[in-house]
Amino acid sequence: MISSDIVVHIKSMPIFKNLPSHNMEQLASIAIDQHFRRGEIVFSEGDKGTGFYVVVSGRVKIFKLSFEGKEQILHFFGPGEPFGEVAIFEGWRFPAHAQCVNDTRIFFFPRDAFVDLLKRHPTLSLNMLAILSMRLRKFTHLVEDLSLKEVPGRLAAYLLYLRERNGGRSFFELDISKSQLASLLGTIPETVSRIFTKMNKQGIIHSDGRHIQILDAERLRCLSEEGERL
Amino acid sequence: MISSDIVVHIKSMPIFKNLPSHNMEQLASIAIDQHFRRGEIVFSEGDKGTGFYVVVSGRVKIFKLSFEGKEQILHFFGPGEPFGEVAIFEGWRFPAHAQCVNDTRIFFFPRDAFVDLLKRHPTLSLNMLAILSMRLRKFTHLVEDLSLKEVPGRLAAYLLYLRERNGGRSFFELDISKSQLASLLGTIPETVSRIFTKMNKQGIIHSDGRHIQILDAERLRCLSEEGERL
DNA sequence: CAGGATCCTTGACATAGATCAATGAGTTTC
DNA sequence: GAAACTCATTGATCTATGTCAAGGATCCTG
Repeated sequence: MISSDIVVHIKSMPIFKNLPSHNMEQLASIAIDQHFRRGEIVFSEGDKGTGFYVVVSGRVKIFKLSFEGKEQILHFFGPGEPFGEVAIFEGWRFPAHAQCVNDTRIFFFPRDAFVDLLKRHPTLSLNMLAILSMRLRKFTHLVEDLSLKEVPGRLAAYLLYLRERNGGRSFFELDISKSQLASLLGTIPETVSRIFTKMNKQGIIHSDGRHIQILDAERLRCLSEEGERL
Repeated sequence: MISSDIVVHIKSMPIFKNLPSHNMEQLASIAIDQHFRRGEIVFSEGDKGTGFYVVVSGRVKIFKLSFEGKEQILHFFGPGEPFGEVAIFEGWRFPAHAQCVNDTRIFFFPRDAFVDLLKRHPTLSLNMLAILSMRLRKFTHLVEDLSLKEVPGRLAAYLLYLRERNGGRSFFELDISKSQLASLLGTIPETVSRIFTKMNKQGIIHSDGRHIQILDAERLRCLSEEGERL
């Protein structure tokens, strides 16, 4: 069967969890397998969305650009994560840009076939609702960070988040470049750099390139949650 | 019938559009009718959400607070608009505070009964998906504003939005106080005040209290979209 | 391994916008 | 109708962070 590889991937995607097996095969039959090189654009803000995407392997970033070209990253999506769904339920156009950070494999699901499936499978709808809700929650945090925290606080929050994602270990690697980190935190590389330097000097962390060690997690928490100064 | 008034309201809510009539009655039977005074809290960040809400009349604001008490407004919701749904699909806790701006009437829908209905009615799920998508799109704009625009640009965008909402008429009223406007734009009243003064002096708008007249819409567009300076 | 390219760091400087403070206008309350 | 608020405006500072510039480190690629 031509799509057996595709079915295997689809079965492992959280968004399709608890769907009957024959629907997975149905999905596989409508999925379009796409390959992108590092740096390639999947879609641009304002493009018409005729379906949505799920990352199979690699990494995609969703971002906005200002007039002067400053970038604000909204999400990074990795294997198993869907993106571009907003355009299929409302408004038709993508509200931001999507670009591959690495060489990336993506499945594209055309709108109509997918909506049909949604209509027949409440489970799928509930999965989708949960995903959108999670995303709204993430945005709430992003807005909070941008509006109510200073940059050191945002960075502190991100470091604590990375620690959590690494099973609570205080020694881990940055998963993105520092300039991408700046775009994610709503600032510029110079500022990130200066804050790293300060945190190192104050013994809050020990960092070397992308290797980070958290020495004083409590201090990071205060920076992030209590607006303490560096 | 005790709930006939409730049914009437429910039938007019966009979120329940296209639902069979008997389901509207079912909804009416689970809806809890709540009344709040101006300033009362509907829920606080971190509270467990056991259902979601729809505004019947009045106005509710959803907001975050910083450690020092600075407020960032995420949404205003008026008649017919649902809020607090995120907590029923994912995570269980409300990610922000909800407070009534006026005396407000709200219907509360308990989670379980509502999820049952979702499972049986794809239409309802699709309505909900559209609503969450719309909200994600709004957040994308908010993040863009906060991170990529300066305050005058954000205010310009808001004024143009108000004009649109008033059928394109260039003369309208601010729907919120200027200090609430500041919280919505991620700034403080002083800054909003200064920008209004400048816009008046430059003949871009003519404003008196809450009355606004747009004199140079093109200039506002440049401020908002092209990063032009005041 | 040479040559680019990109990324990172650090310094000197500029500035948008926050903070602090004072006053005035408008509105609710008793 | 006076008092007590809340809201709006304006001025004088202060500061976090952006901008510009330069040098160094690191990483690909041929």
